[in-house]
Amino acid sequence: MTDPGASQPEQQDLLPGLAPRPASRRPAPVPVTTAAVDPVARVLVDVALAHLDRPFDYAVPESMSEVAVPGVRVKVRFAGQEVQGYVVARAAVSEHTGRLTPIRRVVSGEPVLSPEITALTHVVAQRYAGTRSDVLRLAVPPRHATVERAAAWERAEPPQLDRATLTGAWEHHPPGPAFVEGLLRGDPVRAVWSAAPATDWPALLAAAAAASYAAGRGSLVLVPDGKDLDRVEAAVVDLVGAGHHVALRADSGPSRRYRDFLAVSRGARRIVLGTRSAAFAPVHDLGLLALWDDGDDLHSEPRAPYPHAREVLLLRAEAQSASVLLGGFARTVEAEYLVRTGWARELLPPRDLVRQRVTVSITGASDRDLARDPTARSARLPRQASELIRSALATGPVLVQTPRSGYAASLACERCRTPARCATCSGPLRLTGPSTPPACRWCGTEWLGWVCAECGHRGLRAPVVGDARTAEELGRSFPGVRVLTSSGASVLATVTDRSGIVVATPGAEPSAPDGYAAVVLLDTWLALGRTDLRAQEEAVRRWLNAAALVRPGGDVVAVGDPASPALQALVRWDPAGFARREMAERQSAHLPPASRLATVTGEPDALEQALAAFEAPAGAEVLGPVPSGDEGEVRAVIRVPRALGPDLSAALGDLQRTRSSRKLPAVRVQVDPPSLG
DNA sequence: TTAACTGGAAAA
DNA sequence: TTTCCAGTTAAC
Repeated sequence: MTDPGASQPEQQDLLPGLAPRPASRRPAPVPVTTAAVDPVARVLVDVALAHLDRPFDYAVPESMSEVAVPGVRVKVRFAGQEVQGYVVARAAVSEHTGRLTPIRRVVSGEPVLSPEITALTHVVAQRYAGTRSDVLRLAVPPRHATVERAAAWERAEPPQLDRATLTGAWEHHPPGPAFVEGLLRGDPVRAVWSAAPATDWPALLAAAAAASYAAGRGSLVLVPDGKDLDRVEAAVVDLVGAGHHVALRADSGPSRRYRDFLAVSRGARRIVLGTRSAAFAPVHDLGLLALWDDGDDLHSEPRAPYPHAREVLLLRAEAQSASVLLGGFARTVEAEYLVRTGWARELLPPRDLVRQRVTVSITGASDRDLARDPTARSARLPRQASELIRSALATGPVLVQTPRSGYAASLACERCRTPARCATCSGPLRLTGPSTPPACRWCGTEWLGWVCAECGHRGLRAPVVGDARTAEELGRSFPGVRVLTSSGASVLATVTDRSGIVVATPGAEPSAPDGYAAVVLLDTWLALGRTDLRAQEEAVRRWLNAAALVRPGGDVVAVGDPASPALQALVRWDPAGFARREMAERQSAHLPPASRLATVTGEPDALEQALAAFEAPAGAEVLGPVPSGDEGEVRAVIRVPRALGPDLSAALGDLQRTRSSRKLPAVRVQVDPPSLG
């Protein structure tokens, strides 16, 4: 066939009514000599469509044969367009029956996608019913050519490290020293670690990473945010010196980000620290995967397919027989599950050490107090708490944790502070104007004659909380004392021993060099009043994290209801017991981790159609659909017993592939949604 | 983005 | 029945 455009350009241009086409023609296809050895490249193309989520074969021109190795970025023509892709393998023959299109261009010889990460992106995509191209976007940073050309490192080798120092760091968390010995031998060991209050946890993470490093293995340590990352980085430098690690920061610019990535992917740095996106870092000779505070929702990736860093690490550990360390002051039900099934062992401080480190008490009204004095609970800062603050200030800074402002725009009973709920749908009540009756946020029902279901009181109050308001109140109560705040956009990383009162919202607590003289937890009832599935677990996690910042021997006071199981877990400092209790409750309610949940969200018609076509695994329950948070969208929840989790993921993956290939309107699938708000 | 394919209509 | 063309589909 001749190309009509090429053979008769003048004629075409002379046709009336046709715009003259530019003189430059598409060059006639130049026949390429394909590579003598392994002329086929399997390429993962960067295409978002679920049914195209597999490698496609391309011909390797002889001229590219040397550089088109697994892991390199290439440009290929796919369905007529030029798309980005990664070579994942070379082969002698192709399964494909048609002609193979040659690779257009090898972008660079840098193999940025290692075989381990290729495999990982596959299992993560499967697990979350997403596409590899989405996961690859999370795993490999954009290229920066200048950096790639200039970057060069000597491969760092572990210095001599003192075994006693490494195991000694763990002596308070038995059998921590044995765990570290395992790392030093290079054995795959797995632990769930519940840190004692006032533990210098970055130092322990550093010791674990260093032990793995000393065994010639790489380690990956993930923390929730940049503030924690700074602390762990400092601890690593302290222990092994500079030049052995990289800290992969979410806020690094493109060049810094790519440079740090290359230091890891080239194997020059094998202690890798980072936040959630570093879960995919191609650490060489991977020995240890560690994660701090796995309950923090910052570990949950907000971009599709929404993987959780903990699950990515667990999948990685399975594939590569690496060691695992899940640590925190609190314990998630997921971590508890790993202990329960024997997959991981517990590293726990002995009870007497905990008692020595911290004394937690609760102040606030018991039911008996309330019977005597119904206003007792409305005192925001009870006498016991303010006395503690006063006496502690003499010896050091005092941390006051207060719920985020805006956290409780809804109303509560004026007397007992039980959150006010709609009697029709249990939604939270709010005020929309100064003269309107309280109305339900969810269903809009107005409640003119509201009566508290708990105590029968008729008055409502808007709970006044928030760090600014708290700081103001404390400033009045303690004239002459410095009051700092750390929250939202202005988070303090550290404070000094002379900082006075430090008011912070959960997650924004600054660390104090020698710990806080006292920690006060305000408005604990608010966190417990939330409707979320994980409200209790999350509340306990936040309190433990704040309380853990106390100096050894310090006092913690929580203002709240002493009968609350969550506060009792705090008083006993028993994250493991609380996790066991939560797990039992979840089990009976068929909630994770005993069950595996997924949500499917979309336009009502699309969702209905999707659910009708969905081939659910036997034993699956489909709940809903109900209106979702997004305007006009609805959401269904699908639930299966945990053992059927992989079947559920596979079925949802099939659903997405089918819908994509039939060009049906998209529905969003989320496996293990972090919350069901 | 585009080559291959499909089906329906015009031409023979 | 063949040819042509526009719209659709798959995608190496």
